Amino acid sequence: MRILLVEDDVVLGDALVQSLVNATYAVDWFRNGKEGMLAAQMQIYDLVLLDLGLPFLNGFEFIQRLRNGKQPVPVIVLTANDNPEDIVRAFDTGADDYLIKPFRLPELTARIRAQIRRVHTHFSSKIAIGELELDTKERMAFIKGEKLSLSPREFSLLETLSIKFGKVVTKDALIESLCNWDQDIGTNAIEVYVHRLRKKLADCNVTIANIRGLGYMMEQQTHG
Amino acid sequence: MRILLVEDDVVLGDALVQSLVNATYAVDWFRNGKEGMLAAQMQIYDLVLLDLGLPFLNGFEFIQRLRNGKQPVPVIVLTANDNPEDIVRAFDTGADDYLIKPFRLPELTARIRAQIRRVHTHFSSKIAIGELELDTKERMAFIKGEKLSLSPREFSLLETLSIKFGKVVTKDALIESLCNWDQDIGTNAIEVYVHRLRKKLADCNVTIANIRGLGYMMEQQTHG
DNA sequence: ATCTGGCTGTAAGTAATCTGTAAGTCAGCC
DNA sequence: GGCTGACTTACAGATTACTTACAGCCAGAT
Repeated sequence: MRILLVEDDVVLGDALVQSLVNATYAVDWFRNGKEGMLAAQMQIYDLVLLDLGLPFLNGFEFIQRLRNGKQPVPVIVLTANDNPEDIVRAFDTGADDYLIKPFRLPELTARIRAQIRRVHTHFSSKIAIGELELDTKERMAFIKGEKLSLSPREFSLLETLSIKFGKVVTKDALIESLCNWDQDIGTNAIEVYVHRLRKKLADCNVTIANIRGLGYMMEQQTHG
Repeated sequence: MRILLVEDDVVLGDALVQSLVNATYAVDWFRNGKEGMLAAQMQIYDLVLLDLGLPFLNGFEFIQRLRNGKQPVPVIVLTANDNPEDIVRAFDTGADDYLIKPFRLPELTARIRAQIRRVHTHFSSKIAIGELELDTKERMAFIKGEKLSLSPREFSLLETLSIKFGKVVTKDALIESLCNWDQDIGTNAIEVYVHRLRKKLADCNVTIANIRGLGYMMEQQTHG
């Protein structure tokens, strides 16, 4: 875990670095906003600890620039000023948390842990096969980044084939993955859907191959 | 945005519900941990406001169970107790923020905004999508800088869709983010509001796409 | 109290899309 | 050729979304 500390007070900064290193964080300490911003742009940090009253580039501007650069890194603001308006402003600018000096170290580390934990708890569910991309959570498909318009059934079928990429899936298996237990559709329905999918996958290096008598298999076309 | 409030103090609870509803949040209030946990397990809240000293199931246990259930919903802890150890313990159990009673309402709402924003976008209280701008704090919308006249419900819907820009939001999710527990509106109401919003967004490069069978998604029109 | 106007949700009709079947055609294989 | 399984097209019923009209409600004004 790497932390960017931007704090002009030498005494506090020194103490913080020592404590954080002690808590097994990697810390980069800068004494003004300009240098800190440069660092933030060069290096990916897991967290930013930011003093609001900085020389050259104040805390609010710092957060704003960071967010303008679409950096979602969590920011904890440190301030001697307990003016509620400052705090509200810091939050609205994009800060994630704040601490009023003087603060206790365990509280700081607890808040750092809370912030870092939060960032690391979200994950996506995307499948990429050649030029084809699936987002199974959003239930959307893309070819070379362009959105593909699919009906629910079409997506489900594509999803099943993608998950078993390179393996044969029988029609019966496809029927089961599409339908509820009580429903009963003919194998012809699958053939129809495969046909519809193939049309839509025409501009893409992914194809649905038929294995006669067995089922279907998704393949990636090696160019040539 | 839907908030779960777990607070046994009737006076404070009542005041909070009123203030939060006033700030256009949908609020469900429970007076003890058990009922609150039951509600939380339905998994539909954007935020939990939690009193630490609760009957039947105290605040720490509450958070722990919530996290054991893998619920990443942000939790703001309310406590009369400013014992730092309690605060640290709350953070370590999985709380995201805390407020010591008595607190100022603007600070609470600022922190709520910060938490909700963080989970959904990580960015500031102003959202810009193409020619559309939202100020979630002032609850105003602009197209190319010109103010858009929206009803509260319309704004809430637009906000939810904007925060989840590029992602599909189901009708049920939209209903839940708009309505209180006891209320119950049909999915058709959502369709009607989407229709109204689309009309008002006509002169703007932002559209609300329907994903049949799933829900709605906000998109930005790339001209051409 | 009464009126007014905006907001909210329902109802009902219309439009669009999806879905599975049927029926015909095609391709491979004996 | 004749058989089988796969491909293709067209279609009708079902599902889902869109649109419009309207009635109840509330807040503010008269």
